[in-house]
Amino acid sequence: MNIASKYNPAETEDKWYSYWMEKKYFHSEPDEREPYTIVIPPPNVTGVLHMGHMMNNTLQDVLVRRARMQGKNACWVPGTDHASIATENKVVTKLKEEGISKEDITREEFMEHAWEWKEKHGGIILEQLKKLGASCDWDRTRFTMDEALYDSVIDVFIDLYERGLIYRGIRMVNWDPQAKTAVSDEEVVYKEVNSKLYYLNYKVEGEDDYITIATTRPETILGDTAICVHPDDERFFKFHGRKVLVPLLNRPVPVIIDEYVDREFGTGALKITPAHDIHDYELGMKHKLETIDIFNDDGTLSEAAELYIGKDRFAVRDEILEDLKKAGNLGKIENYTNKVGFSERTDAVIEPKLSTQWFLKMAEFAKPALEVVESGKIKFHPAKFKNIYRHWMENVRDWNISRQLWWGQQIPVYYLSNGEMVVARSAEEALEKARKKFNLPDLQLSDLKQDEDVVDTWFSSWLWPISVFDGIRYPDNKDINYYYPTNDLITAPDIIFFWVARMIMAGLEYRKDIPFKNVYFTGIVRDKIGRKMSKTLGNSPDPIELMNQFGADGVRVGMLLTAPAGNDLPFDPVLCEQGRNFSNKIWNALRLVKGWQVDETIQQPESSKLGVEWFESRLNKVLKTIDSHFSKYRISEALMVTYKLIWDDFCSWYLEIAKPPYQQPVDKNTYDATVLFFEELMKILHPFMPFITEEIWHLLRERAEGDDIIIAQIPVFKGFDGKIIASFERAEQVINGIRNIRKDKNIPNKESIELVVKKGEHPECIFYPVITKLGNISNIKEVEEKPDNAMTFLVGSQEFYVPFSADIDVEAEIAKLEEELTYTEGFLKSVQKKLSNERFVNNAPEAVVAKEKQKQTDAEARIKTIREQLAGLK
RNA sequence: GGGACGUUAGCUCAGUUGGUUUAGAGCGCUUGCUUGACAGGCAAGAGGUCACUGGUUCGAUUCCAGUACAUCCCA
Repeated sequence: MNIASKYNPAETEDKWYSYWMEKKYFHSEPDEREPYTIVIPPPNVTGVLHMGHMMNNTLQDVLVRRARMQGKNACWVPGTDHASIATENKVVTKLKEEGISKEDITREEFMEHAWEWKEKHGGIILEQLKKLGASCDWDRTRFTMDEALYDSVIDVFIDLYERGLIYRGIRMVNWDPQAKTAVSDEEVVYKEVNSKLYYLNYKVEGEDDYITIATTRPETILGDTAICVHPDDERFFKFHGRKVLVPLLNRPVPVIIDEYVDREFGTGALKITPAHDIHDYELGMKHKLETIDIFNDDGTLSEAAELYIGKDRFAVRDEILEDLKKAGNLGKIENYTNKVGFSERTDAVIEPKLSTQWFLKMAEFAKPALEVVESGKIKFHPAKFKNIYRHWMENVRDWNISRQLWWGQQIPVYYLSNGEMVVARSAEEALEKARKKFNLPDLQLSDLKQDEDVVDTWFSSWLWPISVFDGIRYPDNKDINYYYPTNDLITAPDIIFFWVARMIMAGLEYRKDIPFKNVYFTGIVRDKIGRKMSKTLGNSPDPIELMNQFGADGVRVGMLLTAPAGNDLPFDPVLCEQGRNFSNKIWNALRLVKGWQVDETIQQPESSKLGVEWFESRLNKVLKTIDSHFSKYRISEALMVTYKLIWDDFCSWYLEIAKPPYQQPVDKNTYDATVLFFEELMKILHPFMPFITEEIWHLLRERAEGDDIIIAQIPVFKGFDGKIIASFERAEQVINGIRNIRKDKNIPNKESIELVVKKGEHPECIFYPVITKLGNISNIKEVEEKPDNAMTFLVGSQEFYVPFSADIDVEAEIAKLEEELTYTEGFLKSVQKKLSNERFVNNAPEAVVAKEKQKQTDAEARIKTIREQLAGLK
C-alpha cells in the first residue's frame, strides 16, 4: 500500500462532511433514547466567522459528537439572529450607495430590501461552520425572524403586557445618534478618553458676583436649569436661594442645595442639565426642575437650545467655547481623563436622552433565575461566573426593550387618536378589541396606528432555547417536550447578562423549567499581545485561511489545547500547527501498521504479548481520566491526555514494541490487537478531530455500509491493572538508562549490548523482553558484584551495568555520582528532619508517617549504592 | 470610587479536602541523530525563592490577613 508520508486534510475533510450529510447523521428526531441537546448561540446574521466562533463551535461540536457516540440522541440546533441595529445599519448603508434614503421609502419597501440582503448575505457564517466540521442538525436551522419565532416574540410581548409587566415610560436612555435608536446599558462600551475640564463663570443675578462650575461638556449649558452646591459647603452659603444666569442665554436658574455634590470635584459647584445626564435627571425630579432637551435625534441642536440650532453637538462644543471666551465666561481649562460611553454597534458617542420607551419589569424574573444558579440546578463552568451573575441579578434594572428601528419584530401596540392603546396580534384583532374596549363601534382600521418601534434583538434571543422548538406557540409539542431543557450552553462571558440571564428567566417563565443544565463560558480569543480580536484592528486571522493551511482538525486542536474555560486565549497560529503535526503523527502510525505483512503461522513474541497487556491497561487508565475531565468540562485537558496517550504511549512505546523487525512479517495476534487499539484511540479522538479519525477508521479495515466512526460507540472504562502500569514505568526507566549510556558512549542502536543486573531487592522485572527489544540487548544476566569495565545506572536503588570495553572516563563518572549523592542526601535530610520532629510523628496521620519512613529507607538504600559505586571507582 | 477573580518554568496553564520523592504538562529553547512510519520526526537535556510580608500548623504552592501588580465587572 502506498500512502503519502504527509497527511493532506484537503483531500479528506470535504469528502467526509458531505458523506455525513448524505447519511443524515446530524439529524435528530425524538425517540426512546436519552436526548442530548445544544442550541447554538445564534451568530449575528451580518457576521462572518471569526476566531471566537471557531472556539465556541469547536467546543459545541466536541460535546455533541461525544454524546452521539455515547448513544444519546444528539441534537445541535443551528441558526442566526437578526441583529436589528447591525443589520439595519448595513441595509441603510447599502441603500445609500444606491442613492436611496431610508426616509424616502416605506417601511414595507425597506423590509423587502432587508430580507433581500439577509437572503444574500445571511447564510455565510453557517456555511463556514460546515468547514469546521460542525455536526449541526441543519434541517432545524432557525432564524429569529422566521414566522414561528417572530410570532413567539409577539405572543410573549402580549402576554407580558397583559400581565402588567411591560410598561411605557419616559426614561433617560442611552441614545445612539447615528443609529437613531436607544440602546441598552449592556450595549454601551465605556472607553477612557483624554478630554478637557472647562471652568465656566455663571453671573449671579442682580449682583456683581459669579459662581464657577467645571464641565467637560460646555455645549450642554444651553439645557441647564440649575446650579447645585453641597449644603455644608461654606464657600457657597452666600448664594443659597439666589439665581444665576446661564451664560450666553442669560436665563436665570436657581442655586439648589443637595448632598449629591462632591465638594472635592472641580469647584464644588455643579451645573444641572436634567435632559442630558442621568444624575442630573434624578436631581431634577427631586428638586422639580424644568427639563430642556436641546438635542435632536441625530445629535444636532434643537430649537430648544435657542442657539446653534441644527449644528452638530461636537461642532457646537468648539463654537460655544469661542463665544464663552468672548463673553468673558470662560475660565481655566484643564486636561482631564474621563470615561465616555460609545455604542457597541456604531461606535458613536452615546447621548443620554429622555425618551418614551417600552420597559419590561425585571424584579420578579430575577429572583427565581438567581435561585436556580445559586442552588446548582444550573451549573456555571467555571463557577466564578456565579458571582458576576449574582451581582447583576441582585441589582437588576428594568429592561428597555424598544428600539427605534424597522428591522425586527414590530411592537404589537396600536394607538387610537384619543391616546388610548390596545395590544393585539394584528391590526384586525386590534380593531375588534378597541371597538369593544372603548365602546367605539364605528372605529375603522385607518383610525389605528401601530407603534413604529421594534423590540430589542435580545427579546427574541431570550426565547431561543424554547422558540427553536416552537415551544411558545405550541407548548406541548413533541419536540419541545423531548429536547427541553437542553443540556449544555457554550457561550462567551461577555453576554452573560444580555443573553444567558434572560434565557434563564424566559425558560422559568414559559416552560417552568431551566433552559439548560450547564453553561460553559469560553475564553475570549485575543491576539498574541492580548488585544480582543476585532475587524477594525484587523488583528484576526481568517479562519477559512487557517483551515486551508492546517486542516479543520488541526485548527480545532489548536483552539482547544490551550483554552481552559473562562481564560483568555492569546491566539497564535503555532497552536494550529501543533494540531496539524498531530494529524501527521497519527497518519504515519497508520502508514506503519498498514505496511505490516501478517503471517498467521508465526508465534507472538513475548515482548509484543506484554506490550499488548500493558497498553490495554494504560488505555483504560487514561480513559478514566478523560471521563473525569469531561465531567468537569475540562475539555482542553481531556484533549491533552488523549494527545499524550496517542503520541507517547501508543506511538512512542507501544508501536515500537509491537513493530516487527525490518522486512519481517508480524504475527496475527499482535496485528489484530494493534488494529483494535488504533480503532479505540480513533474513537476517543473523534469528537476532537472528526475528519482524520473517520478517514483512518475506513483505512484500518474494510467496513460494512454504515459502519462509520461518527456513530460508533465510544470506548467505556473497563478497569486496569495498576501493577502492570507501575512495572512498565520501571521498564521505561531502565530503557532510558540504556539509551543514556548509548548516547554518552556513542554506541549505535544497531549494535546490541549486554545488560547486567545486580542481584538485589528488585532485580526481577516482567518486562525484560520489552527492555531487550527496545534496548537492543543481546542478553540479560544477573551478577553478585559489579563487573569491571562497565557503565552503571540506577533505577530506584537497583543497579544495572552495561559492559563497555573502551576506557571509561572515571572523573566524569565520579562527578555524576557525586552530584546524585548530594541530591539524595539532601532529600534524606529533609525526610529525617520531619521524622525527628516528635510532634510530627505524634500528630501526623499514621499513613503519612509510614510514607515518610519508606522514603527514608529508599533514600538510605540509594545512598549506600552510590557510595559503593564511588568506592569502586576511586 | 465599589466589587470579583487572579499572580506557579521564556509563553499558555494544571496542581484534586495542607504531607505523593526537593512542584508537573504542552509549546518554545539547547544538544545529539537520514534510527527503513513520521525532520510536520526521534532521543536526551536545561529551565521555578510557587508575587511579597506576616500569621495559623509538627508541616503551607495549598488555609487566613495585609501589601504590590494584573485582568474583568459595576458606577
